[in-house]
Amino acid sequence: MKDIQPDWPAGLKKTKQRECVLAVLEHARKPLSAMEIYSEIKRDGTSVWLSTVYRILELLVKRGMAVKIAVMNSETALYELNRFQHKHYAVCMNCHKIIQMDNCPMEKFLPKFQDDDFQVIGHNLEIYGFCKDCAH
Amino acid sequence: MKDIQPDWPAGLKKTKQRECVLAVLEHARKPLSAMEIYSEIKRDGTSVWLSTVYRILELLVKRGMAVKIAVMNSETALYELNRFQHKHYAVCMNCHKIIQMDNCPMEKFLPKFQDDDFQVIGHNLEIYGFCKDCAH
DNA sequence: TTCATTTTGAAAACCCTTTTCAGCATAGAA
DNA sequence: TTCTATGCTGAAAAGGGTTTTCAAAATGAA
Ligand SMILES: [Zn+2]
Ligand SMILES: [Zn+2]
Ligand SMILES: [Zn+2]
Ligand SMILES: [Zn+2]
Repeated sequence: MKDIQPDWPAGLKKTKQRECVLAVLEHARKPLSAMEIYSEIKRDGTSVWLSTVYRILELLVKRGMAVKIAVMNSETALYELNRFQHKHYAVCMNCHKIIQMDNCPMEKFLPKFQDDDFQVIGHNLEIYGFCKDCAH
Repeated sequence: MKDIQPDWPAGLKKTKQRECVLAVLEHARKPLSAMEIYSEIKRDGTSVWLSTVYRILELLVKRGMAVKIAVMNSETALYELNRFQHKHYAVCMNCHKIIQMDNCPMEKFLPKFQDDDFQVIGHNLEIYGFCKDCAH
Protein backbone atom coordinates (compact mmCIF):
# COMPACT_ATOMS: atom_id res chain seq x y z
CA MET A 1 0.00 0.00 0.00
CA LYS A 2 2.74 2.44 0.91
CA ASP A 3 4.23 3.69 -2.34
CA ILE A 4 7.63 5.12 -3.04
CA GLN A 5 6.83 8.82 -3.27
CA PRO A 6 8.80 10.51 -6.07
CA ASP A 7 9.58 13.44 -3.79
CA TRP A 8 8.26 14.37 -0.43
CA PRO A 9 6.47 17.75 -0.18
CA ALA A 10 8.85 20.41 1.10
CA GLY A 11 8.44 21.55 4.70
CA LEU A 12 6.53 18.44 5.68
CA LYS A 13 8.27 16.11 8.09
CA LYS A 14 8.20 12.63 6.68
CA THR A 15 6.57 10.23 9.08
CA LYS A 16 5.23 6.75 8.64
CA GLN A 17 1.71 7.94 9.37
CA ARG A 18 1.78 10.77 6.87
CA GLU A 19 3.17 8.53 4.17
CA CYS A 20 0.36 6.07 4.82
CA VAL A 21 -2.42 8.67 4.72
CA LEU A 22 -1.08 10.10 1.48
CA ALA A 23 -0.72 6.62 -0.02
CA VAL A 24 -4.30 5.71 0.87
CA LEU A 25 -5.60 8.95 -0.65
CA GLU A 26 -3.54 8.34 -3.75
CA HIS A 27 -5.05 4.91 -4.30
CA ALA A 28 -8.59 5.92 -3.38
CA ARG A 29 -11.19 5.68 -6.10
CA LYS A 30 -13.68 7.73 -4.11
CA PRO A 31 -13.64 10.29 -1.32
CA LEU A 32 -12.93 8.61 2.04
CA SER A 33 -13.81 9.37 5.64
CA ALA A 34 -11.12 9.70 8.30
CA MET A 35 -12.31 6.38 9.74
CA GLU A 36 -12.02 4.64 6.38
CA ILE A 37 -8.48 5.93 5.93
CA TYR A 38 -7.63 4.86 9.47
CA SER A 39 -9.00 1.36 8.86
CA GLU A 40 -7.14 1.02 5.59
CA ILE A 41 -3.85 1.88 7.27
CA LYS A 42 -4.41 -0.50 10.17
CA ARG A 43 -5.46 -3.28 7.84
CA ASP A 44 -2.09 -2.79 6.24
CA GLY A 45 -0.42 -3.47 9.57
CA THR A 46 0.77 0.02 10.34
CA SER A 47 0.10 1.41 13.79
CA VAL A 48 -1.76 4.69 13.76
CA TRP A 49 -4.29 6.54 15.87
CA LEU A 50 -7.52 8.02 14.56
CA SER A 51 -6.74 11.44 16.02
CA THR A 52 -3.49 11.40 14.11
CA VAL A 53 -5.33 10.70 10.88
CA TYR A 54 -7.54 13.70 11.58
CA ARG A 55 -4.49 15.85 12.28
CA ILE A 56 -2.81 14.80 9.07
CA LEU A 57 -5.93 15.37 7.02
CA GLU A 58 -6.34 18.84 8.51
CA LEU A 59 -2.73 19.56 7.59
CA LEU A 60 -3.15 18.33 4.03
CA VAL A 61 -6.28 20.41 3.57
CA LYS A 62 -4.54 23.49 4.98
CA ARG A 63 -1.68 22.96 2.52
CA GLY A 64 -4.11 22.49 -0.35
CA MET A 65 -2.99 18.92 -0.94
CA ALA A 66 -6.34 17.41 -0.02
CA VAL A 67 -9.94 18.52 -0.26
CA LYS A 68 -12.59 18.13 2.42
CA ILE A 69 -16.09 17.37 1.21
CA ALA A 70 -19.22 17.75 3.31
CA VAL A 71 -22.02 15.77 1.74
CA MET A 72 -25.35 16.91 3.13
CA ASN A 73 -27.37 14.58 5.34
CA SER A 74 -24.16 12.85 6.24
CA GLU A 75 -22.50 13.68 9.50
CA THR A 76 -19.07 12.50 8.39
CA ALA A 77 -16.67 14.54 6.29
CA LEU A 78 -14.95 12.96 3.30
CA TYR A 79 -11.46 13.62 2.01
CA GLU A 80 -9.71 13.16 -1.29
CA LEU A 81 -6.46 14.20 -2.90
CA ASN A 82 -6.63 17.65 -4.45
CA ARG A 83 -6.32 16.94 -8.14
CA PHE A 84 -7.10 20.55 -8.96
CA GLN A 85 -10.23 19.72 -10.85
CA HIS A 86 -13.41 21.67 -10.37
CA LYS A 87 -16.06 19.06 -9.78
CA HIS A 88 -19.36 18.21 -8.18
CA TYR A 89 -21.11 15.10 -7.01
CA ALA A 90 -24.35 13.26 -7.29
CA VAL A 91 -25.27 11.26 -4.20
CA CYS A 92 -27.56 8.22 -4.31
CA MET A 93 -30.24 8.50 -1.64
CA ASN A 94 -30.40 4.73 -1.33
CA CYS A 95 -26.85 3.35 -1.34
CA HIS A 96 -25.07 6.66 -0.72
CA LYS A 97 -22.84 6.04 -3.68
CA ILE A 98 -21.05 9.21 -4.80
CA ILE A 99 -20.95 9.84 -8.53
CA GLN A 100 -18.72 12.47 -9.98
CA MET A 101 -20.18 14.96 -12.46
CA ASP A 102 -18.02 16.06 -15.31
CA ASN A 103 -19.44 19.48 -15.99
CA CYS A 104 -20.27 22.42 -13.81
CA PRO A 105 -23.71 23.97 -14.25
CA MET A 106 -22.63 27.14 -12.50
CA GLU A 107 -20.25 28.50 -15.08
CA LYS A 108 -22.87 30.43 -16.98
CA PHE A 109 -24.81 31.51 -13.94
CA LEU A 110 -22.15 32.91 -11.65
CA PRO A 111 -21.41 36.20 -13.46
CA LYS A 112 -25.07 37.11 -13.07
CA PHE A 113 -24.94 36.57 -9.33
CA GLN A 114 -21.60 38.32 -8.84
CA ASP A 115 -23.16 41.75 -9.16
CA ASP A 116 -25.67 41.25 -6.38
CA ASP A 117 -23.68 42.67 -3.46
CA PHE A 118 -21.86 39.40 -2.93
CA GLN A 119 -18.29 38.58 -3.77
CA VAL A 120 -18.35 34.98 -4.94
CA ILE A 121 -15.34 32.88 -3.98
CA GLY A 122 -16.66 29.46 -4.83
CA HIS A 123 -19.64 27.20 -4.77
CA ASN A 124 -20.76 23.85 -3.69
CA LEU A 125 -23.26 21.79 -5.56
CA GLU A 126 -24.77 18.44 -4.94
CA ILE A 127 -27.36 16.50 -6.85
CA TYR A 128 -29.27 13.85 -5.01
CA GLY A 129 -31.46 11.06 -6.28
CA PHE A 130 -31.01 7.43 -7.23
CA CYS A 131 -28.15 5.78 -9.06
CA LYS A 132 -28.91 3.28 -11.78
CA ASP A 133 -28.45 0.32 -9.41
CA CYS A 134 -31.05 1.74 -7.07
CA ALA A 135 -33.55 3.25 -9.52
CA HIS A 136 -37.11 2.13 -9.01
CA MET B 1 -44.58 35.20 20.41
CA LYS B 2 -47.09 32.38 20.46
CA ASP B 3 -49.70 33.15 17.81
CA ILE B 4 -53.26 32.02 17.51
CA GLN B 5 -52.92 29.35 14.85
CA PRO B 6 -55.82 29.46 12.39
CA ASP B 7 -56.10 25.68 12.49
CA TRP B 8 -53.82 23.09 13.97
CA PRO B 9 -52.38 20.55 11.53
CA ALA B 10 -54.45 17.37 11.54
CA GLY B 11 -53.03 14.36 13.33
CA LEU B 12 -50.60 16.43 15.39
CA LYS B 13 -51.22 16.51 19.09
CA LYS B 14 -51.31 20.10 20.23
CA THR B 15 -48.77 20.75 22.94
CA LYS B 16 -47.37 23.95 24.31
CA GLN B 17 -43.90 23.04 23.03
CA ARG B 18 -45.04 22.30 19.49
CA GLU B 19 -47.02 25.51 19.32
CA CYS B 20 -43.95 27.43 20.41
CA VAL B 21 -41.59 25.81 17.90
CA LEU B 22 -44.03 26.46 15.07
CA ALA B 23 -44.56 30.03 16.21
CA VAL B 24 -40.82 30.71 16.31
CA LEU B 25 -40.36 29.25 12.84
CA GLU B 26 -43.24 31.32 11.55
CA HIS B 27 -41.72 34.55 12.76
CA ALA B 28 -38.17 33.68 11.74
CA ARG B 29 -36.55 35.86 9.10
CA LYS B 30 -33.74 33.37 8.54
CA PRO B 31 -33.11 29.67 9.04
CA LEU B 32 -32.56 28.88 12.72
CA SER B 33 -30.65 26.24 14.62
CA ALA B 34 -32.34 24.02 17.19
CA MET B 35 -30.48 25.92 19.90
CA GLU B 36 -31.68 29.27 18.60
CA ILE B 37 -35.27 28.05 18.58
CA TYR B 38 -34.83 26.66 22.08
CA SER B 39 -33.43 29.98 23.35
CA GLU B 40 -36.20 31.95 21.72
CA ILE B 41 -38.84 29.84 23.44
CA LYS B 42 -37.16 30.05 26.85
CA ARG B 43 -36.70 33.80 26.50
CA ASP B 44 -40.44 33.90 26.09
CA GLY B 45 -40.84 32.21 29.45
CA THR B 46 -42.04 28.85 28.25
CA SER B 47 -40.41 25.76 29.71
CA VAL B 48 -38.95 23.46 27.11
CA TRP B 49 -36.02 21.08 26.76
CA LEU B 50 -33.53 21.14 23.91
CA SER B 51 -34.09 17.45 23.14
CA THR B 52 -37.78 18.18 22.79
CA VAL B 53 -37.05 20.91 20.28
CA TYR B 54 -35.01 18.40 18.28
CA ARG B 55 -37.83 15.89 18.44
CA ILE B 56 -40.37 18.43 17.25
CA LEU B 57 -38.14 19.62 14.42
CA GLU B 58 -37.59 16.05 13.29
CA LEU B 59 -41.36 15.55 13.29
CA LEU B 60 -42.00 18.71 11.30
CA VAL B 61 -39.38 17.77 8.73
CA LYS B 62 -40.83 14.27 8.45
CA ARG B 63 -44.27 15.78 7.83
CA GLY B 64 -42.87 18.18 5.27
CA MET B 65 -43.81 21.21 7.35
CA ALA B 66 -40.22 22.28 7.89
CA VAL B 67 -36.99 22.05 5.94
CA LYS B 68 -33.61 21.12 7.33
CA ILE B 69 -30.62 22.89 5.83
CA ALA B 70 -27.05 21.71 6.17
CA VAL B 71 -24.69 24.54 5.34
CA MET B 72 -21.25 23.19 4.62
CA ASN B 73 -18.38 23.94 6.99
CA SER B 74 -20.94 24.42 9.70
CA GLU B 75 -21.60 21.59 12.10
CA THR B 76 -25.05 22.78 13.09
CA ALA B 77 -28.18 22.13 11.06
CA LEU B 78 -30.63 24.94 10.38
CA TYR B 79 -34.39 24.75 10.11
CA GLU B 80 -37.07 26.86 8.52
CA LEU B 81 -40.74 26.58 7.71
CA ASN B 82 -41.39 24.84 4.43
CA ARG B 83 -42.79 27.60 2.28
CA PHE B 84 -42.62 25.37 -0.79
CA GLN B 85 -40.24 27.65 -2.59
CA HIS B 86 -37.27 26.29 -4.43
CA LYS B 87 -34.30 28.31 -3.23
CA HIS B 88 -30.59 28.41 -2.57
CA TYR B 89 -28.24 30.33 -0.34
CA ALA B 90 -25.07 32.30 -0.42
CA VAL B 91 -23.04 32.09 2.78
CA CYS B 92 -20.59 34.77 3.86
CA MET B 93 -17.26 33.23 4.81
CA ASN B 94 -16.61 36.00 7.30
CA CYS B 95 -19.81 36.70 9.22
CA HIS B 96 -21.67 33.53 8.20
CA LYS B 97 -24.63 35.56 7.11
CA ILE B 98 -27.00 33.59 4.88
CA ILE B 99 -28.32 35.36 1.82
CA GLN B 100 -31.17 33.94 -0.14
CA MET B 101 -30.81 33.67 -3.92
CA ASP B 102 -33.85 34.31 -5.99
CA ASN B 103 -33.09 32.20 -9.03
CA CYS B 104 -31.92 28.67 -9.51
CA PRO B 105 -28.96 28.12 -11.84
CA MET B 106 -29.77 24.45 -12.19
CA GLU B 107 -32.97 24.72 -14.16
CA LYS B 108 -31.32 24.66 -17.53
CA PHE B 109 -28.67 22.16 -16.58
CA LEU B 110 -30.64 19.39 -14.96
CA PRO B 111 -32.26 17.84 -18.05
CA LYS B 112 -28.79 17.27 -19.47
CA PHE B 113 -27.70 15.40 -16.37
CA GLN B 114 -30.92 13.39 -16.04
CA ASP B 115 -29.92 11.03 -18.84
CA ASP B 116 -26.64 9.99 -17.30
CA ASP B 117 -27.76 6.89 -15.42
CA PHE B 118 -28.94 8.92 -12.47
CA GLN B 119 -32.51 9.70 -11.46
CA VAL B 120 -32.41 13.23 -10.15
CA ILE B 121 -34.71 13.96 -7.22
CA GLY B 122 -33.33 17.30 -6.15
CA HIS B 123 -30.24 19.34 -5.67
CA ASN B 124 -28.48 21.41 -3.17
CA LEU B 125 -26.49 24.45 -4.04
CA GLU B 126 -24.49 26.86 -2.01
CA ILE B 127 -22.44 29.84 -3.00
CA TYR B 128 -19.77 31.02 -0.63
CA GLY B 129 -17.81 34.21 -0.52
CA PHE B 130 -18.15 37.59 1.16
CA CYS B 131 -21.24 39.67 1.73
CA LYS B 132 -21.10 43.39 1.05
CA ASP B 133 -20.49 44.19 4.73
CA CYS B 134 -17.45 41.93 4.75
CA ALA B 135 -16.03 42.54 1.28
CA HIS B 136 -12.39 43.54 1.24
C1' DT C 1 -64.24 11.46 33.79
C1' DT C 2 -61.57 7.69 32.51
C1' DC C 3 -58.14 5.47 29.91
C1' DA C 4 -55.02 4.32 26.14
C1' DT C 5 -51.71 6.59 23.70
C1' DT C 6 -48.34 10.26 22.95
C1' DT C 7 -45.29 13.47 24.35
C1' DT C 8 -42.16 15.56 27.48
C1' DG C 9 -38.48 16.10 31.13
C1' DA C 10 -34.28 14.91 32.63
C1' DA C 11 -30.31 12.66 32.07
C1' DA C 12 -27.23 9.97 29.73
C1' DA C 13 -25.41 8.10 25.68
C1' DC C 14 -23.70 8.78 20.92
C1' DC C 15 -20.77 9.94 17.17
C1' DC C 16 -17.52 12.42 14.87
C1' DT C 17 -13.93 15.48 15.75
C1' DT C 18 -10.61 18.24 18.42
C1' DT C 19 -7.61 19.06 22.25
C1' DT C 20 -4.19 17.95 25.59
C1' DC C 21 0.38 16.93 27.00
C1' DA C 22 4.20 13.92 27.70
C1' DG C 23 7.25 11.10 25.22
C1' DC C 24 9.18 10.04 20.81
C1' DA C 25 10.92 10.70 16.06
C1' DT C 26 12.74 13.59 12.62
C1' DA C 27 15.86 16.68 10.23
C1' DG C 28 19.40 19.83 10.55
C1' DA C 29 23.69 21.36 12.94
C1' DA C 30 27.98 20.30 14.89
C1' DT D 1 27.85 10.17 13.70
C1' DT D 2 25.97 12.25 17.63
C1' DC D 3 23.46 16.02 19.54
C1' DT D 4 19.58 19.08 19.84
C1' DA D 5 15.57 21.79 18.75
C1' DT D 6 11.52 21.21 16.84
C1' DG D 7 7.57 19.00 15.47
C1' DC D 8 4.74 14.77 15.53
C1' DT D 9 2.36 10.95 17.61
C1' DG D 10 0.03 8.03 21.22
C1' DA D 11 -3.22 7.81 24.44
C1' DA D 12 -6.83 9.61 26.67
C1' DA D 13 -10.14 12.89 27.51
C1' DA D 14 -13.08 16.54 26.32
C1' DG D 15 -16.19 19.00 23.01
C1' DG D 16 -20.38 19.98 20.54
C1' DG D 17 -24.36 18.87 18.23
C1' DT D 18 -27.78 15.39 18.22
C1' DT D 19 -30.26 11.18 19.69
C1' DT D 20 -31.87 7.84 22.98
C1' DT D 21 -33.81 6.31 27.21
C1' DC D 22 -37.56 5.61 30.42
C1' DA D 23 -40.65 7.19 33.88
C1' DA D 24 -43.93 10.76 34.58
C1' DA D 25 -47.12 13.93 32.64
C1' DA D 26 -50.30 15.56 29.19
C1' DT D 27 -53.43 14.87 25.45
C1' DG D 28 -57.64 13.57 22.97
C1' DA D 29 -61.10 10.00 22.32
C1' DA D 30 -64.73 7.36 24.40
ZN1 LIG E 1 -27.57 3.74 -5.31
ZN1 LIG F 1 -19.02 24.27 -10.25
ZN1 LIG G 1 -20.41 38.90 5.89
ZN1 LIG H 1 -32.16 24.91 -7.66
